[in-house]
Amino acid sequence: MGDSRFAAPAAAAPAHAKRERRKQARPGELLDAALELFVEKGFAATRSEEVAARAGVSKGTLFLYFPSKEELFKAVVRENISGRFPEWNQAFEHFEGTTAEMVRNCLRIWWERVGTSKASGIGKLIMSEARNFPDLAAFCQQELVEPCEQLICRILQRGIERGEFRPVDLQYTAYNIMGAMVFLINMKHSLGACLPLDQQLDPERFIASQAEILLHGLRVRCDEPAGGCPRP
Amino acid sequence: MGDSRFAAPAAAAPAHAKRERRKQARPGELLDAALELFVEKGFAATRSEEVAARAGVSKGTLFLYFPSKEELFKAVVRENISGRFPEWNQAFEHFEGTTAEMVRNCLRIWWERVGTSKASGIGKLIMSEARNFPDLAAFCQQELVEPCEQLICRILQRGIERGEFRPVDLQYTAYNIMGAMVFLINMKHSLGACLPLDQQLDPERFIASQAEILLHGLRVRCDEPAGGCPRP
Amino acid sequence: MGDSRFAAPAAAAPAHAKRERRKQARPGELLDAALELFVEKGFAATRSEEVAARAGVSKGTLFLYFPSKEELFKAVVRENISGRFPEWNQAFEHFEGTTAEMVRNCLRIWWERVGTSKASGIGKLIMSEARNFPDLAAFCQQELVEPCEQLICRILQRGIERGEFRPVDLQYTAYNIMGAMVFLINMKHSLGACLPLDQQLDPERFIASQAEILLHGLRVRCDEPAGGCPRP
Amino acid sequence: MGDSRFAAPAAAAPAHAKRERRKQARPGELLDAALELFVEKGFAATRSEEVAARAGVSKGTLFLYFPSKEELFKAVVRENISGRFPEWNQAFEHFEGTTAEMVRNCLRIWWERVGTSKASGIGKLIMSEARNFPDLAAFCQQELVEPCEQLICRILQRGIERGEFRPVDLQYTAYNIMGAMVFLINMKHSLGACLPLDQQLDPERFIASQAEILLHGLRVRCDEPAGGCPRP
DNA sequence: AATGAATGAGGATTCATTCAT
DNA sequence: CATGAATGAATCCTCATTCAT
Repeated sequence: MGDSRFAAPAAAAPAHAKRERRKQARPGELLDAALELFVEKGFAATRSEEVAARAGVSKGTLFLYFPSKEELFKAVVRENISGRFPEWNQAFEHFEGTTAEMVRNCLRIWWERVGTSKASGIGKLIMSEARNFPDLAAFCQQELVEPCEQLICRILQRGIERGEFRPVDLQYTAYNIMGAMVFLINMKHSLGACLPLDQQLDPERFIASQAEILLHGLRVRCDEPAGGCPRP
Repeated sequence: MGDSRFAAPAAAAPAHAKRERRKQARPGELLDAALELFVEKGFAATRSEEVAARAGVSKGTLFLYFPSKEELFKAVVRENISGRFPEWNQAFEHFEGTTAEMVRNCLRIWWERVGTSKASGIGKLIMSEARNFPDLAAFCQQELVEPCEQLICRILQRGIERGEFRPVDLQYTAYNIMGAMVFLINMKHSLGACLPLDQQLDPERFIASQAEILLHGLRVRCDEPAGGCPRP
Repeated sequence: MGDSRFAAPAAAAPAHAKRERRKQARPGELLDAALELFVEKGFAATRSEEVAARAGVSKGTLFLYFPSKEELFKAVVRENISGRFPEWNQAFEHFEGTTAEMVRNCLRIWWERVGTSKASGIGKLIMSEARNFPDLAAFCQQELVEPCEQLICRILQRGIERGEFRPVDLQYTAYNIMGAMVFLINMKHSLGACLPLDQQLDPERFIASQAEILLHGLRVRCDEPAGGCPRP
Repeated sequence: MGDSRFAAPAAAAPAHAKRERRKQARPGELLDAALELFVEKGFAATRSEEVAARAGVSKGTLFLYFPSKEELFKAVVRENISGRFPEWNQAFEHFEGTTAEMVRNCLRIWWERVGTSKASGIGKLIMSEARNFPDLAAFCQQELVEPCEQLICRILQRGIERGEFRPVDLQYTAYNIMGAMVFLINMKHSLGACLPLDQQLDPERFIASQAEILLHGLRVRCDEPAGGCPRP
């Protein structure tokens, strides 16, 4: 993610090389700094100067790249949401194993790729600021929530079709997983961030346990192990 | 909720009765107004004057009751968290039915009593502001998260002890329920509040489906009716 | 002029009397301070805080009365232009003497009433800022330039009709008088303000001499006393 | 005007010829751009970058030629005032015709040479900024106003001496013409610039009519045509 | 007790000026 | 020489808080 943003021309001019490289990197550095601070303190409570300072530049420079604090915020959100779902969908298109495995994988990969990265904060950020930026809320709903919901629904559907899962309300079952994700994100960036380390929850264990809870809730027969036995 | 706060003397002086009643009610009205606005826009983006206006008083009056915006915020949080759990715990102390029924009841009652009230916003509010008010975060952890977690754990424990539920990781299973609550609250006060009505999720259906998924996963045997069969 | 602006209700409430009186006076005081400073330094080079300071209030107070520096500017212009012409027109409606006397009176009264007041600066101000505030320019053209032009034309017309003046190009003759006014205003507020006192021009003498040049040029016969002889 | 400023060596080195020519021309191009913009928007409201852009160079280059915006401003004024009067004075030294003709010529030539050029804006500029640059004001008074006044006075003197004009207050009569010039300049660069074309005054006609008004005011006998009859 | 006019510290934003390339 | 990225002082404006009425 973010690797391709503001992509510099492959071959930079030999002169101005250093400055040019800085210039190419600036927006990304500012977005990263802004993301961190907005997640930490919220949009209104973050001073533009802090963002600049954390990105290692001065106040004025920030406004060279983003015309206003508000536009910076929008850029932060857009940048950190930008379509990761197409590749994800594909990843699961050709999956061969059991659907239970898909569910477990899905959560594990999400945690590795998103949850442990700075981008995980975007979730908390949006929840906090959605009502102050309604157009961004709509954007997130379309680009983040709905694709996520659909991906999960497709996985659940596959499990049901293959007889691994009992038939359930797809949408609201997807919300079960999404609720777990939201909970984890919030524990990481809100309350949890204020807790002493030994009281914080263990993300790996959390991910694993939530998957198992769901899979148990989906099993066809109770004496089977969670994840069901695919039809012969 | 809120019924007992700043409890007025049972019998008001007959003279000045109305004014007296207003005066007694002021702090509560301000807290309500503040809660609404803080949930809507966040702490920093809410102007004290707006709070006063929504409570129907003037700017100056707000500061008669709360020494600063920050203290107002803390009062809002404390007010809306303050020990509802003792009574809740009791409510479940003497419960007679199946544990599955307890779980369903617990969620349903929570939704009715808290979820549909203004106080539901406190959850979103804390998630947004926790890191700006670490002492409040600790307070919430103690007064809100832990009691909630414990209450759920006790219910789950009961189910396991009575053979209704298979043995599970109590804490992380509790988190599954809490995740659902958090998700619901957030859909109500953040993203969901920006969605057209027909796209918003149905809270009753959400509550019911989350309970069923969990309970199905907890059942000891699938041929038993949902919620397991209490031991003879 | 300006005496009636933001007119306070004749009888102020007995309570809050002092503050109320201040409040009523504030906008006028701010407008006066702003006019002075804008004339002195120009719009862009005047800091809002200076305006506030000269009006004896703090920065914040200024914005209590005018939503922005730009609105303050517009108010200053409108305030100092607002229809003084109707009464002027009337003043000359019923004039009995020679038209030469009218011309002299007109200039003399203008100088006394406007030229020596702060409002005289408005002319310089508009010339300086017209292109930055095109809508104000249009307003001034309508409310200031055109009425002035028309008033002078009517006077000249009277002189011609009564045989006191030779027939002339009304409009461009009016401009000659207006040019004198503009010159005088500019000498007072621009270059002249930077000159040592003994080099500054004498307004009375200026007014008188401009009138005499014009009137001499307008006379029908030179052996008549200046100002021509009304037809028998 | 501008022809002799920063005069380049008559023969440029053959190599780098073009670049050299550019380099020599730079300051002049910057001064022209600056003049235009300062006249249009005023000193404070003009951004240095705009000046550079209009001159077709970059921000940095501007400061290569002028150490500060303020110095640029002073250079603009000096450049556009620089002694044209000596030659003008001479031009009229050996004039043969009637003095009325001199007056008419003087205005016509001024309009052609100055009024229609960019340099005409300098008048408006100085009026607007005099008080912010008192030393420039003094400079203009000496180099612009006084020479102008003196030139006109000498012309009037000649007319009087030759019996073409009646005796008048030389200085204040000179102001009559100067007022007309100021008025015309202001109509061109301030209010007039905001007016629809069909409402703008006609400079040729204005010049002609102002001359006639003055000459009528100077005539010795009213039954003579303006301009009087030179003594035999 | 209640008001709302006044304050001024604080934060977003602009822009003259510098300097590495 | 020329550039334009970077800077930070300066300025507009907001809003929590005070206090005279």
